[in-house]
Amino acid sequence: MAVGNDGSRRGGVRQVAAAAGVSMSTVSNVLNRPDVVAAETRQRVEDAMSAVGFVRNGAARQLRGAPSSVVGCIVLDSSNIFFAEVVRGMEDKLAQANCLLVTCSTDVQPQRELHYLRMLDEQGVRGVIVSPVIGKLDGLVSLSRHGVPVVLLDRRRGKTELCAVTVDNVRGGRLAVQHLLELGHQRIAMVTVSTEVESLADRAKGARLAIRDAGLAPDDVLLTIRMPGPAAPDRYADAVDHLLALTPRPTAALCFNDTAAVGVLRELRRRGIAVPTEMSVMGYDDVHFASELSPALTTVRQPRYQLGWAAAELLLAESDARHRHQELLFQPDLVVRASTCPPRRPGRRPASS
Amino acid sequence: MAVGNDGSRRGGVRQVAAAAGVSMSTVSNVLNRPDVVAAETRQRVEDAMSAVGFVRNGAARQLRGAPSSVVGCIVLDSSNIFFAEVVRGMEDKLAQANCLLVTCSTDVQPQRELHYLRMLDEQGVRGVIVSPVIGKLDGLVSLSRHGVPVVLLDRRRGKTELCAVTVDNVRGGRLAVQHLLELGHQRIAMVTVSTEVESLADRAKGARLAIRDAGLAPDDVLLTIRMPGPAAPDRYADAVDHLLALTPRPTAALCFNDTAAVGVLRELRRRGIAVPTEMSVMGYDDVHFASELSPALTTVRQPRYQLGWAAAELLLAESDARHRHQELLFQPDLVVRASTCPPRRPGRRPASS
DNA sequence: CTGTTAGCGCTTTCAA
DNA sequence: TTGAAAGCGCTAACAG
Repeated sequence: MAVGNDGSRRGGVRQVAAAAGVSMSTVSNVLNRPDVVAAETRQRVEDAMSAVGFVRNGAARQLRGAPSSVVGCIVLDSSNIFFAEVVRGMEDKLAQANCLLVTCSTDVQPQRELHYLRMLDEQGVRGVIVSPVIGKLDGLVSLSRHGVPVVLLDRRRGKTELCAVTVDNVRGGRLAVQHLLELGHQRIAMVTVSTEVESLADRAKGARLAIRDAGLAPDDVLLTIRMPGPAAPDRYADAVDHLLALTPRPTAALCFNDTAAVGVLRELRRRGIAVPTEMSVMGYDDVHFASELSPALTTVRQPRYQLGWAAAELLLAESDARHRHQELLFQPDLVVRASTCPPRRPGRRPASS
Repeated sequence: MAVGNDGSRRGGVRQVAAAAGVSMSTVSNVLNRPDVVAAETRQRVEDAMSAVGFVRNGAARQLRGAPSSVVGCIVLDSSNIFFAEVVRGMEDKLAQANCLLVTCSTDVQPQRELHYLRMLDEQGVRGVIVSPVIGKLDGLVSLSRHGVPVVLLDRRRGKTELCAVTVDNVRGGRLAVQHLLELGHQRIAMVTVSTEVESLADRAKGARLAIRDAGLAPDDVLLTIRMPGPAAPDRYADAVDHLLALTPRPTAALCFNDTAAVGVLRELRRRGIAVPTEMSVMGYDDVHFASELSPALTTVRQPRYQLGWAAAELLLAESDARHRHQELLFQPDLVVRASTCPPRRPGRRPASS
């Protein structure tokens, strides 16, 4: 009894109409404009619906022009705890509007982004929330023009007319590197997955700004270690090998997210490198477990659930009559814990005089 | 150019047919049975498709009887790292079959399960993968009878004809408690979110079996602390308060997942309770960061990505001609690390003689 | 190999 | 208020 009747095939409006002794359109009215139907008739129809085991056919409704009730989201990796929580925020906001969320992960591959975008378009989704890998926004702008609302996630709208929900990544990168500079680090490795994805590029930009502000030369201080995407198995081992092979060896590693920081912590531990005394490590996101790591992770906090919620909110708003596209900007915060400390040997090089 | 043409409205098969100078059905054939169309014609049609900016209309296809290309999954909490990875496994497997995944979280509320099930049914999804909160499987069985394939996740099929992918939770609970008993613990608190959800109930069952095997009385050894669902804010604080108030105080806390274990570790630390010396803590899942926690977490490993992948695989298989429903069982493993040790005061009570 | 036609289940005019 | 009829975009069944 939990989900309609059992056993018998489920019927459509036609069967319901027959069972209730009314016409199809009355049934439709009960569904879409209940107030227009006599209470008694309505009751009879509703009874018939559960008797017949009626389930609305979304495809048919959509074909007739009803707005779809599924929304798509495309992120870099839904299994990353950061995105997982962002997505959860979306899901909950969408649930309020009786919408479902399709989750797609690109693993930072442009081709996968394209593929999912196409599939979502074919599904006729109500809209898409995208954290793009692809640099050019043309495809998304075009999609939007064709009537599929697009909300950018962690990507500024630039000159486009799209909605966007972002966190100030330039500021985040700056905060992180300021902290490391203040501790005395002069060789800092940024461990990232892409130098093209805007949010990540912005953090690098902020990092350089911080270095410049300190009167140093960004290229002398900042190194970039680029890892392969989430799918690669030994990505952290390779990244740490790379990190340790740099000369002079960096004294701090700034990871592009906390999950990566965990990977780096693990590989450093395996190699017997003490954190933070031999190597400071920073994360990014401040996920729940960051404070319980060994050592507790210094990181940059950014909102997650709230970010997804806001993105979904904007997306839903686009259905409304006249709606101005807008950009929302959240602010990150530096969270200092135990995984960073002054470098062992101060100065640019080991003092040799 | 990335996603079809720009600016102009997108056309359907009709427009494509016109543009290519062929009939609608030829276009349809190019789409569905390419081999039946002359190569030259096909090319012309394909050109027309991109010229017109053709995007297949999924709703119409579905209405005509094509199998849907979206699958639903309902889990307890998609933002929990365990489920996030399970879901990612599903997503990747489904992508191979050109399917999309809708993710739904119940937060352990039966009513939300019902709601999502209904919505997915209305969407006409290809099938659903469900980690149910609801005890009775009737609703799912009925859904399955009505032609919507159902795969149970982390739930045994019992006497039903459903497919299921599970991990041996009785074994998992047993392994965990055996370990604690061997260390000498005689008061063990299980921190859980539900005593009804089968996977969690099974672990409790395994725990009791382990105690019985050791010649002890389960009710003397095992306490249950039930937390509210994922949405509640101070759940861990409250749970730990509860834990510490028990008399005699348990010497070990067995948490129902690693995320919960992190919460418990944090709250214990806040209260100045040393882990493991004053309180042993175990998790469940062995997520990536478990080994980097402070202290490194003793836990029970279970597959995640693989679990989701397998579930999606079974679901897709149901589309095939004659397919036997089957149950897949994975095995968990005990992973001993640093968050457990012998209790400070051996014996049932503080020795007082 | 290509063109014509009917209809999936629903909503929505319109007339009663 | 309710009932009859048309058609959303696509596909499958035929006839050419």
